[in-house]
Amino acid sequence: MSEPEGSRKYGEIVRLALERGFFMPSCEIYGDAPAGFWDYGPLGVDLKRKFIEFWRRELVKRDGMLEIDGSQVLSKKVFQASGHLESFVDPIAKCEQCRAIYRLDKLIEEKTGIHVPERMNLEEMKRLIEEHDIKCGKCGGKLIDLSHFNMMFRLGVGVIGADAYLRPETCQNIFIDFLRIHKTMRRNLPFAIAQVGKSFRNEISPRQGLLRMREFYQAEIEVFFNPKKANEFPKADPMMDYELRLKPLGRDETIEITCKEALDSGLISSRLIAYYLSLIQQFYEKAGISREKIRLRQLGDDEKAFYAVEAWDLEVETSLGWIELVACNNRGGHDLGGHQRFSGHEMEVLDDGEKVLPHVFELSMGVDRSIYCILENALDLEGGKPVLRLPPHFAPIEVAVLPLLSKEPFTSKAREIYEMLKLDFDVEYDESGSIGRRYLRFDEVGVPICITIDHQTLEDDTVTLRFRDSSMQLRVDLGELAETIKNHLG
RNA sequence: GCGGCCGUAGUCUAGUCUGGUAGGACGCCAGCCUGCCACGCUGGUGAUCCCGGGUUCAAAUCCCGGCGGCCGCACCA
Repeated sequence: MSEPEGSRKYGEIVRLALERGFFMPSCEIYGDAPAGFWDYGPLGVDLKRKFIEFWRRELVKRDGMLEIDGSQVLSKKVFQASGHLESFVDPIAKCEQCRAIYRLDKLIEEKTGIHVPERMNLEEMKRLIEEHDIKCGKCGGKLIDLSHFNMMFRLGVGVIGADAYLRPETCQNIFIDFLRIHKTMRRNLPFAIAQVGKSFRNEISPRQGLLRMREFYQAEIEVFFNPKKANEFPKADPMMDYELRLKPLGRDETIEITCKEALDSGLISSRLIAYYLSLIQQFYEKAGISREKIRLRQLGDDEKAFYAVEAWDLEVETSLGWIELVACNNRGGHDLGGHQRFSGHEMEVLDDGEKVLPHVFELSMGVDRSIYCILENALDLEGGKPVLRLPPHFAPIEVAVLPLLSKEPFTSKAREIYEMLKLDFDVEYDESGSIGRRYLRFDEVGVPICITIDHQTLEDDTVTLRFRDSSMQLRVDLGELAETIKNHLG
């Protein structure tokens, strides 16, 4: 970390998370807790739930998608068909002497200049190593234990321990359920299926809290379309003047370019893809991330997932650099084609009287990463005390009800008001310490509004609303309280 | 997995070199005082000193192994 300011923000988020109940390491009290597993605490659960609700509203509902909730354990054949058994692997080898682990494909490529596809078989790689006399780069030791490290968690199901795997991405459920959903939900191409849930990857080296975990939430959207008609997409019309922030392959800067220009110049291959890229960029703008911190970066062949034919990553700039939040992949016919071959079920569907194998464009969102970015984006360390300037629709606690004095009759009156509000808002009651201390404590976890019950309340049934972002106060009649809060929360 | 640094209450940390089983600050809890933006008073709670093994009469401290964290390499949502 070159800038101290950077690590400070990350550290502050982690401190806040641990101290105030956003998230914490799983199995924390045991020494053998493996890395990469995190528990959400009470405030974190609320934030995550609100983020997912936002995703549902702004993407699933806005676009009229169908949502499913699939099993996390999937059979071996699913991953034979998807290619994950064979391709979701890193070819690795170990140095006999210093035990350094190498990515074989990268190592051979570096030493010989020969392009080595990740999927080249091990025999072939072994031959290349012998032919070119490749040794450990650090100590010159012999390379041993050539193997494929598969990043999926394998399970044994039932007494016979049948092979199955925890899904490494949520979308496979969508592909294997596609046929039934298409038959029963009466949708014509193009249409989208969405799913939010857990995925699992046995990362070699999980790190940086919520940013790279072994068990994590994805919110995925798979758009099924007729590849010949990716440009016949009227929904995209209103988006044509919307400015995307793109970082095309081979360019160092991010450009602002309208969908129309991006299509005309061939930067984006179809109106359908332009539409969904716009939708996802708008999503993060609405989530409170400023435009300059958002970009869609085009991936080259060396970076793309094995199933992708065209790929853009939506990234958000944080103190830790640009973080990939959404993989926007054109998966082509890879998935339905694979499942058609392996399952024997025909995946082609009728579109205007013609049978087509739908292609897939996906928006594969990392939920936990998004939550980190939203937290960091909201964190303001300018003043003496940290303030979490969360958009109100993400605030885990919307309203705090505080008696000015922690004694009667202020406390009774405050509890009464708390009871009045608690079913309609996320409310917390607190009477401990001085009023100023409580304001700051609630600022720290992003509560947009505090309600204070003071001397005047007892006389005329009015309360003070105190706002997190301005520290301004507003006196409101109890009869109008709920309405006023609602307006301010937006 | 590798390399560098690191691991002591909820948080930050003193003590580690020079072994004698932990001290502070903030927080939290209770009471008092004040009464609209933390840092008034009193009392209190709170630490498997990351885990395991070894050396020793004695280990937070020394040695070995492991786990975890940060940064870098690599990988990814």
